[in-house]
Amino acid sequence: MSKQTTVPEPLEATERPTILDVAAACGVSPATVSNVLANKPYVKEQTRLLVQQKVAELGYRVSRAAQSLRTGRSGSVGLIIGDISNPYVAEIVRGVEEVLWAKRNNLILCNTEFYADRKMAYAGSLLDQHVEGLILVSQTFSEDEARLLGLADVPVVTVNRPCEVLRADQVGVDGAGGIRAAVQYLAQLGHQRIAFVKGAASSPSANDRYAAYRKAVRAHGLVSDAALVVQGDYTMESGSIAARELWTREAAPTAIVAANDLMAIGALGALKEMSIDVPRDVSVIGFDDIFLSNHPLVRLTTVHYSKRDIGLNAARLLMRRIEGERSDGPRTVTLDTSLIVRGTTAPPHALKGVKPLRALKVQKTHDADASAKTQAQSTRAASIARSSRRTSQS
Amino acid sequence: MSKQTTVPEPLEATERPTILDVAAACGVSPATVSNVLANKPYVKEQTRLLVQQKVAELGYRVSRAAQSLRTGRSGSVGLIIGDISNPYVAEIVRGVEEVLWAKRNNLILCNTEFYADRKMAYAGSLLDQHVEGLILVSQTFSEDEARLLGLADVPVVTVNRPCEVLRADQVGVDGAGGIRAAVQYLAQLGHQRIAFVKGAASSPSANDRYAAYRKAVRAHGLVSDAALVVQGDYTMESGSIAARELWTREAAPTAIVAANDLMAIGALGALKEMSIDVPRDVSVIGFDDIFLSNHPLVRLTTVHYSKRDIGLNAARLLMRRIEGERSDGPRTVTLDTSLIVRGTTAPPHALKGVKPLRALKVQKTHDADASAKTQAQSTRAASIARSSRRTSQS
DNA sequence: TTGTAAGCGTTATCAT
DNA sequence: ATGATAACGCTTACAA
Repeated sequence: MSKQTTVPEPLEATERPTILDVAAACGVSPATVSNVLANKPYVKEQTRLLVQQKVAELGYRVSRAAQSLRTGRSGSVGLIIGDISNPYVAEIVRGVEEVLWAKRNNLILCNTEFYADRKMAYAGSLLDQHVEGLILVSQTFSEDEARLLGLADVPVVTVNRPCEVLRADQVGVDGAGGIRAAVQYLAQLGHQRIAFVKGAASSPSANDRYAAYRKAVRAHGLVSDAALVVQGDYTMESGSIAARELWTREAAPTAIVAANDLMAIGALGALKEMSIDVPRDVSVIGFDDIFLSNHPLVRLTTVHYSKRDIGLNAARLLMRRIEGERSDGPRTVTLDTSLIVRGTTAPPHALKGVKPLRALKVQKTHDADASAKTQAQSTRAASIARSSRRTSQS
Repeated sequence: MSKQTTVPEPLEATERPTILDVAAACGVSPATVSNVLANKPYVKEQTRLLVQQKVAELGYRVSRAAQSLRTGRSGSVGLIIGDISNPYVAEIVRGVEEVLWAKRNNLILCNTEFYADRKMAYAGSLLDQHVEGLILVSQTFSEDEARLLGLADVPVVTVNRPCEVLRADQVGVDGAGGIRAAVQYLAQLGHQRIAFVKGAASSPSANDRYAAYRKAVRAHGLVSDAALVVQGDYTMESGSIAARELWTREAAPTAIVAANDLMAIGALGALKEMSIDVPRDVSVIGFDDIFLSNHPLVRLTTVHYSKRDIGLNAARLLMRRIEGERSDGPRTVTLDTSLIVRGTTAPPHALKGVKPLRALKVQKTHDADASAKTQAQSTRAASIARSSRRTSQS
């Protein structure tokens, strides 16, 4: 607990040496220094050593600006996202960062708050910087936007949303499959009245999931009733409102499927406040398996997939394009999902006797197929990932 | 649901025009184009218009690399963090991004996973890029590291951790005050045996908070017992283990203060699994007020402060340095905390009759003092923030 | 108000 | 195996 009393001397701020300074110090040409730095094989060992020593001695650092200007490559990738503080997104960012780091590329983070003008401004700035590629999370470019930016020659990968204009590669999650599994599981438990809380109206993924719900309800011969469907917007708040709304209507559901965990958890909160017991009175299933859902206090049954893998795949797809891969069309990676059964699901009240089927895993995870494996480039990141996915090519 | 059948034409990929192309197209010199782009006041209106039109027409974009090389300024800031997927950190990042966006600076995100070598590699790369400044979250540079990098002339701001070597500005939260308030509140409720779950051993903030706990226990004449203290590491898991550990010991506590919410919530989970009722059998208080803590299923009493404000302040401090502000010493911004009483605290079992004091807010938020207000630069960001803080100057 | 020209620090080409 | 030189695209004195 003793306090440091001597103020440490601030480090000296000195002029930054250039490659010419290093060359001069070594008595060689700048080209040679450059060759050493670039690990060119034909440099004499002795020269290499000398240069390396002087580099360290002088504290020389390349100027990326000059390097970039000369080579036309920036070594940076832009990541445009709507809301970085969404924990779901943070995981994706982490995955992206992981593979960029492996390739020593920089990640320029652009948080748009979902404003189109901010998205455009950022995209423009990224283009100014000659970013090697762009990853868009839950966002796209319209044709006009793409034209305005003139971003025809920069590879783009989108997450959770297509971008036909740019023929961008795309990674997403099999939302329909996940919802299907959720409904199927509830049907097997004996539920007939299964409600659905829709995601944000503007989101394609929300539509996919809703369509899958409808289809599954029909397939299993369950109650199909407009009063069982309520519009949410992917926020916890909206899930809470949705649950209250449902108990306002004629006949309450015996189960709720929400288009994401946040809404499911919001619903859980509202149900608790209404003293409706989960899973005794009603079962709840979410989608995403966010961190929170696994907590002992929550234990939400949900559709799981790896957020990190989404980031990993998006970045890998992008790196492949950056590294010059050509293909006839955009690639699409769709991550599989699996249903994780936790504590918020049980047979409906009336059927108390039926056994709960706890062990069931509807859509099981399987390994990447051979083609995906062959195509994967980033070995470091690949060895860390345990991504399960299907790769298709249009 | 009809599928789009016509594949849209991919946009044409064209050579990127330079400022010379624009100049030629306009019949003016490149200098003039540059002047227009830089909004120099003395350009003839007609010329300005012409140039702007041609710029749009050709889809010209400046080359940041060239610009950077020429001016020596990159317009980017590096953010070095340990774990982006930590929701607590994501909020900070959002705050930082907010003010950088306002100043049209880029944010280069570096996720170190808390590896020193990764931190160093990233810092080096950032320096290569001539970043205008660095923000370190929960990390520092040792003297050796700073020397090795030669980062004497780049402004650095640290979050949650000092960096004496570089005389870096610093922003943090008043951990001691928060813990003091928590213990005081519990004492007022009548608790005598208050346990403490420590944060990561290597973290200075963990030490601060523990010291504050000890001091407060003494000040209020509460039970001071080594058996009431258990080491955690800021993870939820460790909080869960800590709770179990506590109920392994001779006499259980009637309250637990954890050095962060994650551990408090982990403890909540373990307590639930042990069928120990909160707050009837034991009260729990956390620190951070993360998103999760406010959920109806959790309702954790906790020490609150604005994560976003931390980011906002860090970025503002940095921008001030970048804009050339000199001062005798490093600045420190310490955010105040407030105790948020929710559902996990109550008088100890024995004292059931005592009224719960729900309304008490121990450390109330007060407005920024005059000096802080005057010093604040970023008006846009400032208007958004409702940060309460103290600014000191050493 | 506009044009000329130098130079920022690299790397790539071509000689040697 | 190394060196000389040009060029990358821009900004900024300074000249006109």
